[in-house]
Amino acid sequence: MAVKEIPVVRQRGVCCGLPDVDEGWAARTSSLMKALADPTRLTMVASLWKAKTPICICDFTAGLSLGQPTISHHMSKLKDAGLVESEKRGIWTYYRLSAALDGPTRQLLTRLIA
Amino acid sequence: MAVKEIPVVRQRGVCCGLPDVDEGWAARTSSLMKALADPTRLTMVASLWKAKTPICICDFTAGLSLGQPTISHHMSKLKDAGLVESEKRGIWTYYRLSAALDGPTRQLLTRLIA
DNA sequence: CTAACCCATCGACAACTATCGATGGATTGT
DNA sequence: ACAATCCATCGATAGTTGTCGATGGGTTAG
Repeated sequence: MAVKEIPVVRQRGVCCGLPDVDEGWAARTSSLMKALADPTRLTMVASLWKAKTPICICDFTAGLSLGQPTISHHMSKLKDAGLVESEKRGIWTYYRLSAALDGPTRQLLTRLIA
Repeated sequence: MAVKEIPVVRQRGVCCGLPDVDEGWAARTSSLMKALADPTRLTMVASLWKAKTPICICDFTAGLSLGQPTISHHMSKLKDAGLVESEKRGIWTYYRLSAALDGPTRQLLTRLIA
């Protein structure tokens, strides 16, 4: 992690190149970050991560101090991001971390939550 | 990572508890995610990460197709999040990844970028 | 000194987001 | 059949955010 020195002199009006950063990677990754960029959603993901068992959305509605539509809305975003999946059981809807989470994402969550 | 089964039956109107998730952690972590939840900022961080050397902001202005105020604005956000720090050299301002990045954040970036 | 360049900040605007209340479909206990 | 419960969706609203153009301060080459 040794940081190199700043280039000595430079010419005014002339700019250097940047390291290549894949545009697709930036788009995909920022989408994932967006999904996690909210305390409520982070709490949901962490709960599911820790519980290791599906959780009824009514438990989130009861546990987090937010209205039911808001909870549902946040869960939808996590679902759209592919982070969670749902299953209906009678009148209850259970959510769990998506089984198809790819390795990098899983490792990311490990670093994030553990 | 074995996922347990869904609890058998539950009583209507009764909700269970959630795993404990620290509120401070959620707030801090979601702030970090917010800082990274934009393709431009992610590209900036990845560039600095890969370059291992400070980069003049004029190079970002030239390399990313956005106006100079916008580039400056994004860099400010990264600075506010504690991810980068700056140094002035003549008329140029150089940015680098913050030297004081804590371990978890550094590992997170490793997972994210590498 | 003057002109050219770099860059942070300000004000404005459009786009997005988090939240809520209301509604209605689905399921189930009585 | 009826009432109660769960939950997704809709519409509305306030707040946040990404982007731009304009401005002005700082620095340096000529």
